[in-house]
Amino acid sequence: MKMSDRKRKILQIVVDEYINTAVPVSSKSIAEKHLTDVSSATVRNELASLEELGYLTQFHTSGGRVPSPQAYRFYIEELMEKGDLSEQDLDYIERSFSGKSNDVEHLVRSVSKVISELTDYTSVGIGPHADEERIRNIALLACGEGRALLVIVTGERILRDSFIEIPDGMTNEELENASRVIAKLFEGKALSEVKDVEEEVLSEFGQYRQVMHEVIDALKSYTRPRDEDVVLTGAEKIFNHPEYDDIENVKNFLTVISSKDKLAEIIGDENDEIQINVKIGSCDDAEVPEDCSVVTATYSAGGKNLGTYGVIGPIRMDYHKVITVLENVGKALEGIIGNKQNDKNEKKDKKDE
Amino acid sequence: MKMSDRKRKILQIVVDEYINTAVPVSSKSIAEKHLTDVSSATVRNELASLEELGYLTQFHTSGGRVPSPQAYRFYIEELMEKGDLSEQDLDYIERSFSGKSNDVEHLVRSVSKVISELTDYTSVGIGPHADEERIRNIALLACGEGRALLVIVTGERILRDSFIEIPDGMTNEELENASRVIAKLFEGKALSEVKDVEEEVLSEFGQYRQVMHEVIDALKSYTRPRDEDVVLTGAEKIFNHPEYDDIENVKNFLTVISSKDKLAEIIGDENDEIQINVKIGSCDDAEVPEDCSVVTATYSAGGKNLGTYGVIGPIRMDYHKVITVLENVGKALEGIIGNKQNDKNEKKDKKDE
DNA sequence: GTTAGCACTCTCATTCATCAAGTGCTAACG
DNA sequence: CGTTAGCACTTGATGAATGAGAGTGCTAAC
Repeated sequence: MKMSDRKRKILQIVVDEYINTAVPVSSKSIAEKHLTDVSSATVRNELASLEELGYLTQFHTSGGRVPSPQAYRFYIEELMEKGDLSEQDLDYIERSFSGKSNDVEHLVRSVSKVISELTDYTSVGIGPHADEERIRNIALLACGEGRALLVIVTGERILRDSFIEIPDGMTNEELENASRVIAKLFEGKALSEVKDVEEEVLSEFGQYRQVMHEVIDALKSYTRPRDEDVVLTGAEKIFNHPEYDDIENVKNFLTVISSKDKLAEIIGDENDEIQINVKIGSCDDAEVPEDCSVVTATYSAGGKNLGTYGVIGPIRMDYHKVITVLENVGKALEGIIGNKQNDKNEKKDKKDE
Repeated sequence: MKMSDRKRKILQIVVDEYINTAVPVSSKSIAEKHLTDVSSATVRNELASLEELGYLTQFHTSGGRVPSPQAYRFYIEELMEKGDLSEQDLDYIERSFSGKSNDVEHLVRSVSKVISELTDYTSVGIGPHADEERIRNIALLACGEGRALLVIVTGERILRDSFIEIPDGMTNEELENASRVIAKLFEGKALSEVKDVEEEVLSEFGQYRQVMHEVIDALKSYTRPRDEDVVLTGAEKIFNHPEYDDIENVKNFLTVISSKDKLAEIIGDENDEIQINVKIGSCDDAEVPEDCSVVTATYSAGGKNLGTYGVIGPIRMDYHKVITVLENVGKALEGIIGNKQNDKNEKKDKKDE
């Protein structure tokens, strides 16, 4: 059965209406409010047909219709009316990123916060994978008996750090030397390349082989995302949506978002080629819990990855708003990070003259 | 009216029973299960009297009695039966801390996790205040155009970090020099002392006054606790307790724990002299939400503060279990940290010989 | 001081009737 | 053949009535 224009129109009305009101929509309301040229009986026929096509379901015979996941997908791809954010929202984005925030952790937090505030959904963010970042500087700093702090700075203004046990009797000078040697060895390398040079590097080190071993282990550990990299904002926002008047749903939701691991899986597992990605529970992705939708975007600016962000919420989600917010945040980030880089390049150019 | 022994006994039974079952307890059940030598009518008289004294309340006339906040407090201070954790739980604590974990952030996380797992309540932890920690090492590391990473290592194996803008044209060598000078200036100082020497230090710096200014600002900022310092574990645990079958309570709870600021206030605001602190909502502390109890402990080992940890949950909380867990975690930490320090001192002593 | 007995109160689950909403179907219409 | 009016049917939601069960408070007797 083909999808007539009228069917499309009606489907769009149903989805729009349901997203706005959370109430199953009836043939009568459609005929009265949106399709005044036909009767409710006609609409009823169309609805029955859309139901047969798998786009609509009803909880019970006298309860109006509700979009199926398939309908949401179709809606997002073909039906949704485009339209930008309000001036107010755009302003808010602008103001939020114009400020200081000079390292990735803060950036991740503020991006996540902005998304949550504007969409009114719970937002998740995960910073950029460190895998492909190149090491800019690396140092071992003395910090009391038997221990040194390993600091790694990468091109992406990311830094990670951890403690390394050092042998007794290693002096501060020796440590500084080791630090310098290590810096030389790894500068310019991507974290993902560390394992390739592992053998080679270790063989060069006699005396402090053990220290080197720890350094390499630490470096390798940074290629895996850690709990701390996943930020969650606005968990309480779910109570603004009536599906979470039901305790079971809240329980489900809270259990999922309590595990940073699970969140990372849900968020992180997206296709790089698609800028904005929508996963609808029980339909697109096993990780996403039933009754939940997850919309994510992976940002980059100046060719650099800035992490993946998104919202998690009920399937009846305001996809238009969410997607528009994600798009605009992306643009804003690109603008800001882009400009900063340009500034820098200009300065550099000036210097080079 | 004085509190007879029998009243105490009955009150203890009511609180114990209610904590275990979450069901208001009746005179009949007390007489049958615990006080077989008297009749329910006698118990009833005692209950009425305890109610008059403010220890018990009832939701409705035929609903049995429930302890008041005042009763819980009395229970904790005088009635609660002492008794240690099971072998199994002690083992779990042992195993959890015997491992690697070599910096504060990991420690905070694992302590919080252990507490949440063993008590079955949501746990909050906040790392030690940096105020009084002495700076061990401080360094500025180059990391791309116009920016340097400020790394601070304190005696408490804590480290904090942030980025500093540096002037154009400052070379790596200059940076290393500045780094060394700064390290000399601040080594051994407590973070809380930084503001005292601010003027003096700034006046010594001509050329790189601006850099120094940023360094000092950063140092000062570490005396305030940051969102990242507050960790939350086991939020989903509340669903194991029937008071959170009610959506309103969940909403309340989730809203509170979503704000790290609020959490920090609730947790952090305790009296240093008391090792274990119990706050019962709407009775002890304005910060603690109505219907919630918060039990916290501030740990230290070898004279050093290790942070404040606790659980947040319903007023009908298993105080005995919670307090015992907190005590044992404290002991375990003291044991481990203490030993490590001893090891080190021994090594040092040997070297000195 | 303790107890048995009983009336009283309140909750909870069940039943029943009613109402409103919305559909599906059928028959009629243009 | 698409559209429509009309109507029977289904279902959930609401509220009143009811009875059972639990627990208390009070009184009078021990």
